[in-house]
Amino acid sequence: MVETTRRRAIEDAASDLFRRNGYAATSVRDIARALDIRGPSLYAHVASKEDVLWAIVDRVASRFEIAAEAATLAAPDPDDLLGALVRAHVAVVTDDVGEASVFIHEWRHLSDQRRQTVLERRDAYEDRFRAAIAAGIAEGAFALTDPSLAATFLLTALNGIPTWYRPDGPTSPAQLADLYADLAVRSLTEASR
Amino acid sequence: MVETTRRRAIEDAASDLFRRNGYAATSVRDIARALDIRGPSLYAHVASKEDVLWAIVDRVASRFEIAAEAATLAAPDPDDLLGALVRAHVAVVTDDVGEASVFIHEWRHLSDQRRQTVLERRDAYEDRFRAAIAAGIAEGAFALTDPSLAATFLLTALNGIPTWYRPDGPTSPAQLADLYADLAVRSLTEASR
DNA sequence: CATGCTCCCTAACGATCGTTAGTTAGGAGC
DNA sequence: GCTCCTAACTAACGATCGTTAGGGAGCATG
Repeated sequence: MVETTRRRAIEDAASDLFRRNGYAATSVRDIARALDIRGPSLYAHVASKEDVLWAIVDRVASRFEIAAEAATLAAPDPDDLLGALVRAHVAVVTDDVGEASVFIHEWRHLSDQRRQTVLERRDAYEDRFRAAIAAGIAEGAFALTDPSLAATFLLTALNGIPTWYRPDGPTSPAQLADLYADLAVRSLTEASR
Repeated sequence: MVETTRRRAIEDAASDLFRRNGYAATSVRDIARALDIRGPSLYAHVASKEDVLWAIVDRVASRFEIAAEAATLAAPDPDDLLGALVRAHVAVVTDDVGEASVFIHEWRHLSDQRRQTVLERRDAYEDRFRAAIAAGIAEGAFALTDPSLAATFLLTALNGIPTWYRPDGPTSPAQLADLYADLAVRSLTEASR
C-alpha cells in the first residue's frame, strides 16, 4: 500500500537497511535481497547507490522544512513557537522513523556537493529553533541562555528519537510530541524556586 | 606525548577515522596510512579491525561508568544527583570527543556478543539517570513525568555532543557541563508560572 | 501480429576489502 | 658474534564491492 512505484519500494527497503546497518555497511545486493531480486537489477531503477541515499535524504529534508514552515505560520505568539517546532519535528520523525534516521545519520556519506547542500538546509532549519529561543528570551518567557547552544541541546535530543523510538511501542506519536514539547519548553523556562 | 605504546597510537588514529567516516567506511589501510605505514603492518599490533573498535568502545564505556559512579558517591542529595551525572557525562565526552563519538555511534558494528555486552552496560548506565529522575520526582523536586522517557531525552541530548562539540570552539568543557546541567535540571523542574 | 515498456536475469569488469605468510632491518642483552 | 625483540615490509589470498553489458520474459497498446 505504501509503495506506489518500484523506485519507492527500493528506497523504503534501503531506508530500513541503511538505518539498521549504516550506508557503508549496506551493499547494493543487500538492498536487492530485501526485495527478492538480484543486485544488478536495481540499476534499471536507480543510477547509483548514492542516488538512493540522496533521494531519501532529500525527501526527508523537505518534510522537515515543510513541517517547520507550517508550524511557524500557525504559531500564534513567540513562546508557543518553540513548542510548535518541537511538535512538528517529532511528527516528521515518527511518521517514518527509518527514513528520518537515515537523514540524520547517513548524510555524511553523500558526495561533497550534496553533503554541502544538506549542511546548508540543516543550518537554515536549525536557525528556526535558534530564532524561536532568542525571541522567547527577548520576550522574557525564557531564561537567559545561549540560544545557539540551547537549540543544539534540543535538536540533538530530537534527532536521537529514531535511535530508540519504535512505532509499536507504548508511546504514540502524539504523546511523544506533547512530552518532548513540555521537556523542551521547560528546559528554557526559569524554575519556580 | 599522548601515545605511549604503538597499540594506543593505532587506536587513536582509528578513533579519528571512525568518527569522521564511520567504522565500515574506514579501511585497515586507511588507519595505517594515518600512521605512515602499510596496512598489513598493523596486524603485528592488533588481531583484527574489530579488535581496534572493541578496545576503544570498551575503554570509553569504562570511563563513563567510573565517572558516573564517582558522581553518585559525591552527590549529597537526590536532586543534585541528576546534575552531577550530567556534568560527569559531559566531562567524559569532552575529554576525548573522538573516542566518545566512536563509542556512541559505532558499537553496532561489533560482533553479536560484544554488542550485547555494550547494550547491557549502556542499559545499566542509563538506569542511573532513570533512578536519579525518579528520586527527584518522588522528592517533589521534579515535575511529574515518565522517568524513562525523560532520561532518554537527556541522554540523547548528551550523546549528541560529539556531533557538534569542538575542543577549540568558544565553549570550555566546564562551561558546557554547567550549561547542560542547567538545561537538564530545568527540563524536569516545574515552571514558575 | 508487431512494438515498446517494465522488470528482471546471468556473467563479468576492475577495485578494494580484511587478512595471512614470509621476510628484512635495526637495536638491546648476553 | 649470537640471539631475541620490535616494527616494518612485499606479495598475495579469497571475498565482496559498485557497476556495466547484453539478453529475455510478460504485458499492454497500436
